Amino acid sequence: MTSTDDRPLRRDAQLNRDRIIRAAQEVFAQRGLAGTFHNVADQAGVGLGTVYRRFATKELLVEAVYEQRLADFVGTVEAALHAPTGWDGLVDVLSTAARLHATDRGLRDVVLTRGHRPRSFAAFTDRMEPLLNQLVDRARTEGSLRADVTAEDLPILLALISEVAMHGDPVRPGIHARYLQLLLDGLRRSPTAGALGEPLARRELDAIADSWLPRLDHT
Amino acid sequence: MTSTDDRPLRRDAQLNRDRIIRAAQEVFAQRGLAGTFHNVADQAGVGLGTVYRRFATKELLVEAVYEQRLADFVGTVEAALHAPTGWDGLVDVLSTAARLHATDRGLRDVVLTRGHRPRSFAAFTDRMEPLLNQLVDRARTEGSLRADVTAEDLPILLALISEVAMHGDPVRPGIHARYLQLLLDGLRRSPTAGALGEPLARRELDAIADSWLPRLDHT
DNA sequence: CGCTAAGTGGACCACGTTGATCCGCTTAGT
DNA sequence: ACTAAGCGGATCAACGTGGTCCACTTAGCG
Repeated sequence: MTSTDDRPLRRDAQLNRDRIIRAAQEVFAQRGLAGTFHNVADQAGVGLGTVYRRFATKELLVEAVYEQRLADFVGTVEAALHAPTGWDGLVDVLSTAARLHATDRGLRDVVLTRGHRPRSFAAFTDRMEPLLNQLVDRARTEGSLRADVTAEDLPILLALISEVAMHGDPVRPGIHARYLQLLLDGLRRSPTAGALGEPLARRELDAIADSWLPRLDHT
Repeated sequence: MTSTDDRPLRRDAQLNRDRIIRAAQEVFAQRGLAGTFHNVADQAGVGLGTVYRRFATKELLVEAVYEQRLADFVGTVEAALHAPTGWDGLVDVLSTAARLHATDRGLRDVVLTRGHRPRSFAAFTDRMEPLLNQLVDRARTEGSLRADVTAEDLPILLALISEVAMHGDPVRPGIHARYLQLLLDGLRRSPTAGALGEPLARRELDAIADSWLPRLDHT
């Protein structure tokens, strides 16, 4: 029903639109998706009304900001599937994700959110899921990854690391890598490792992520 | 300067005071120290004014609620120093803390806070610090704990686990133990472990904890 | 009892934040 | 030079928060 009027924007309007997106990138990077339209308008040096006119809902703005970045990340994961060993691939993905989350808090919110979100992001999750499963399977089969870890653990681990990154990296840049390494060493197969118990089901993971991250829909 | 009037409370006042403390326990357990006086008053079934009269500041209320619990926890850590092995002691402390944090979010806030807080809690930290150092030293010396981990890592690890507990345990009770186990396996000395880099300094840890947890002082 | 200091409740105030709209003015571009 | 498109930001409503105040109630002493 939303008649998408595709007439090209006036030159000045297009200019402002770009400024808004760039501003939103910075705002979301610092404050996460909790950043407000006010923040964005200020950062862009543009009126609040202008932001609302260009992006009627936050979803639309978030989508515009992160569409490309998400696609890039899928590329990273795909590339990791062709790493020399499965373990290398897993480390690649976790490190890259950690580094990205450390510098862009909004990206973390977008990547880890499971509930309602823009159409285009659902596609991202759909593409991601089989890739992560392959990644985990490969590393497990080759014997480097402990057998009782599943793909459902990855989002939780990422959430943890990005938590460290969020609070720790401003104090000591890169400190999140310390705790990522600790986790990686815990993920490696080892004779001394303790039992982990029943892994999380998809449904449970979704519920947890849902309570962990800020909701994009509200009103 | 605060003339502490020690006249005993009237019977009904004392009763309400107890009700308030019990209510605050529940409120803080669920919502962390971010719980408000309004919340507490409602939960206690008592007027807002009554809460304010009995506890002029949040600090006083928090202190009344957690003084005993903190002392108990110090006891746990002391006991852990006499565990069969240093590793067992470390596991005891981390598991116990994780379990407590999982059921009381306010306790987590209190334990992990480093900045301004009630006098009596500063004493807690002071007693705690040497104990944790001993605990880590012992486990490291006996060769079970990897050499590049320090006592400053423990609060960060606890913060991580309690993060999982906060969001995960309501969905799957006890799920935090899964990720604690993963971390523990990462903490064990192992030939395949990767380098951790420079450990956190006390000052850095304090700064991180400060940004991580809700401030108790504000206004 | 009866009296009064102590205690009580919750309406109320001040304030900050957030989402969202509206409309008088400006300007791009034909 | 004219008009549709665009602009800004004051403004509104809703909400949550910390905190005070004061008319009413009651414990418990003499």
